[in-house]
Amino acid sequence: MTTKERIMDEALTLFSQKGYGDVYVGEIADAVGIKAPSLYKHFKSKKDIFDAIIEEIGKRYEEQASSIGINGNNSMEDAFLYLDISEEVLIKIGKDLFLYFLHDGYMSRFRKMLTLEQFRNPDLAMLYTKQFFTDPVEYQTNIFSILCNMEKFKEADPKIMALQFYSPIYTLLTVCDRDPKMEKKAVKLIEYHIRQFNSNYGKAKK
Amino acid sequence: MTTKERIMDEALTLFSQKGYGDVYVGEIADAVGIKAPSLYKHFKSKKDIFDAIIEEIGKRYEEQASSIGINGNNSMEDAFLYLDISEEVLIKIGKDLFLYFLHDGYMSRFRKMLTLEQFRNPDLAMLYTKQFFTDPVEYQTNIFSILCNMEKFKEADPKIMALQFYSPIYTLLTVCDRDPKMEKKAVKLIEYHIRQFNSNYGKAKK
DNA sequence: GTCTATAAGAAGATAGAC
DNA sequence: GTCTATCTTCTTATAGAC
Repeated sequence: MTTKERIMDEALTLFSQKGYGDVYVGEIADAVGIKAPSLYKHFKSKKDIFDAIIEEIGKRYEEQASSIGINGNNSMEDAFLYLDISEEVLIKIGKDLFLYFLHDGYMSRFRKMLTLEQFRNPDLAMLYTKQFFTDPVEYQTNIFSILCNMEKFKEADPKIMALQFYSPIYTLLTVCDRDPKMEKKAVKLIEYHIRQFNSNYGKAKK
Repeated sequence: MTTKERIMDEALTLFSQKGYGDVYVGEIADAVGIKAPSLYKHFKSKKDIFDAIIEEIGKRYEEQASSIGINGNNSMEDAFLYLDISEEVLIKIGKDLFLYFLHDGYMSRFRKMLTLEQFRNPDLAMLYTKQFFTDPVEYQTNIFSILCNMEKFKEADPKIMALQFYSPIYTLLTVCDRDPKMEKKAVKLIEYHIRQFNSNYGKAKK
């Protein structure tokens, strides 16, 4: 990692813990192991560091999103993988999404940072909603839409199904962001939730 | 309202928008219509204002919680009100909870303030989870537990039912906190969600 | 590119008059 | 209880040596 990258990395960690306004450039420098004035050889201001992080993670998200099943880019293709969907596959999808959001270094810190900045910056608010609500729900809407058409699932509004599938996962994610010790309980609840979800909507037997 | 109360009120508004660290005592004073040093006749420090708000709202919550159906204090009694529960009653419960959380002046600002402070203060993190996850889910768990026993609802784990009932409401609440223009869409989604929820679990006809 | 020294300004809090 | 004036400390950022 270059010094510039290390600055962004440490700054992201600090911003995600305390929020932009409560992180001092000296703290970022300390974390990197240099003195504050040296930062200004890499970035022209504190705000510049913040903006660079937003841009960098935006890039990563667009690259990774489709592969993990978050946005709608290629859900039509993915759906074919789900044609022989079983309860266990559905549980895996839910758990994987939850654990990716919770543990991926960038996703986790980025989400927390956006959480702390969302009410001050409308652009960040929109970005948060896109990444952690609109995109996942849209993606899953497409999946359930296909599964309903294939008569693997009972007929129901796939958008509502996606909302019902995703919301407990998201809600438990915010709980675990506040209290990481809740992770095991959360994973269990997600499993039970999805078993019940499948029992409500799935036509296939267990 | 006394000056002390007005200070707390304006401070809560500012803290909920920008977070504690980015609100300056001068801003609070401006909002109240006095000069910064005058604040110190009412509170001994900026932190003291913050702590007073936490305590005050904690009091309000405990007073109001049971009446609006948030915590578990008297859900057993309330459940009898729901014995002749219909889809429309269920929708009303969901919408009312959503709109109370979203629009109640104290709830709304307090939730946003806790959102911005949750990662710095473990006590506030616990408080957030209690008020916006544990208490509502527990309350609804009791309700669904009774409705299942009364055979108004199909047999299923009432805790999972509560999670599934509440999570979309909570998720949409956080969306609307970021973008108040989403309220109408959110209310519609909640309505459809609950209709579907009732169709999944309810034994009674529409 | 990193450092030391330092400027320039902001912010929390106090002193003391009214 | 509110004000003006002020203190002290903190914070971002720059200057200039190495």
